[in-house]
Amino acid sequence: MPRIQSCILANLNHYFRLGDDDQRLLRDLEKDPAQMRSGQPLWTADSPVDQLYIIQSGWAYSFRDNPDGGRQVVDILLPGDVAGLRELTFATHISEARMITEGVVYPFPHHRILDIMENSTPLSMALLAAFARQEAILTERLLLISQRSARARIAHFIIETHTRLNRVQPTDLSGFYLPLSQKLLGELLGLTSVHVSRSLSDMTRDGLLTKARHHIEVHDRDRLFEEADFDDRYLSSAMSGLHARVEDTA
Amino acid sequence: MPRIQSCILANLNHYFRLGDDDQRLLRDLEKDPAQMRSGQPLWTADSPVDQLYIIQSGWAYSFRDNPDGGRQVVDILLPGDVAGLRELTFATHISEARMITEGVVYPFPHHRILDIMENSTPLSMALLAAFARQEAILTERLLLISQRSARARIAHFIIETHTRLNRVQPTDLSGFYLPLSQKLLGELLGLTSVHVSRSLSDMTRDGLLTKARHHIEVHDRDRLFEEADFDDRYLSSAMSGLHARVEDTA
DNA sequence: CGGGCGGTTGAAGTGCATCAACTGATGTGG
DNA sequence: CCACATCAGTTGATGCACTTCAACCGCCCG
Repeated sequence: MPRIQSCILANLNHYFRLGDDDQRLLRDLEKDPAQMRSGQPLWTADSPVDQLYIIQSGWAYSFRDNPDGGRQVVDILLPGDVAGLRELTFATHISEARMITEGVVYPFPHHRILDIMENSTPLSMALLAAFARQEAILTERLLLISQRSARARIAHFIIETHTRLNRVQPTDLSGFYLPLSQKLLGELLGLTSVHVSRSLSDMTRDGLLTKARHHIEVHDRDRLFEEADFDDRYLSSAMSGLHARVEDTA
Repeated sequence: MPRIQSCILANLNHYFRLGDDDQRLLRDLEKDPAQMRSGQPLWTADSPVDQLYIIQSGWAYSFRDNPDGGRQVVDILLPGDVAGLRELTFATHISEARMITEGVVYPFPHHRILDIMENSTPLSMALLAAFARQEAILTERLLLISQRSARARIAHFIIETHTRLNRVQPTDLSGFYLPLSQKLLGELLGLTSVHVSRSLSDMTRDGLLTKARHHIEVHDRDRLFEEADFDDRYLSSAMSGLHARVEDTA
């Protein structure tokens, strides 16, 4: 059993057996903590891509600007997430990332990834898994935005976010911290803030939930799941046979 | 310079210096060709995840079913693409994948990925790059579906697909093979086939293009790019400093 | 030659956007 | 600690891009 619970692995419900070298590699990633203020950028568009960021605490988001003034929020980053993976292979960023709340992040340069891939198969697999997880979340949202109603998108997002939070720290669905403005929610879910407001009002009137500034309360868990048509398989990372193999060879 | 041009690397505009071991690993992936018929599934929903597939020739797509009867096409897979990456870490597939045309694919079991990650850093980086590329395409489509008009989505898709094809085999934008039904296009772009038909008619009337059953002709390249607001950076994979490092250590 | 799929076209409906005015919170400097 | 500016959210009126339903055509293929 691993003694260290790395941030990279914290949000994968799955642990690899780590040798001393693996653990040293992990510690190297986390030796440069940066205290971030709310709203502070992690990176900006067109800046060179040279670092990744482990979110230690706080919420962040990444987004893309649209020539006609709109923005598309691409991911909501929670503690334990790795930020910057998507653009790992780009020369310059095409998105921007900012903190939503204050928090602590561990930036580390790309070449550490090479260290990992050269020296630790288990950590490399964890990296792949983090990648896959992030893409799964994105795919789910694509389906959501493309095909489901505003209410369903909102319901789904609430459950997804609660599930992700709950994996890192126990979180009660019936009432938890959700520091997103309706504008941000809209930019994430492909809606205007006006329509987010209307939808939330409707859902409140129907007794599903109440949303205050930075707090949400879910009153009817079952109906929320039903409206969201939520299936949590996309958040799992079973690694099928790969995990067994990694442990065998460790 | 590498002597072998692997399918994995074919669609990355970027080559790593490969040792003999790397090349052997690559050949191992391609030793099991499967001739596929049009419409034949690569995998189906709920089946166990145990293989990846290199598309050697032909077109394929993956999609997810929606409880209310709709489908969301998640990716269009072209020669040189690796299919199955997204669900690498799942126990069972939540999507389905099928051939669009007939073609040849190289299926290979997951444990070969471990072989790669244990034995070849350059190939591991290529795998990461393939992952990143796929996610970039997905992100771009999310932005598209979420914020742009039907015409813009169609225009963008045509240019994107041409760009991807052109990277594998020279393809003339002014007329090329595009074996997608309007229904499939709609399921990919979040539109009904009816609206795809209307939009294509409009664009034809405006002298932008003509689309026949399995063939497309672009008549006004500049205006198509303009309508699509196309920026090809998301299809690049520069690998910034990583590439240099990989070559240094190879 | 018949059946089915891919595509076209029309009429009517709708979920969300847009524009706009307003309220209440938040935060800031005097 | 209040005055004021700003931002987050609410609500209403109106518009429109896309959907839905439906009929129809033409092509391909058995």
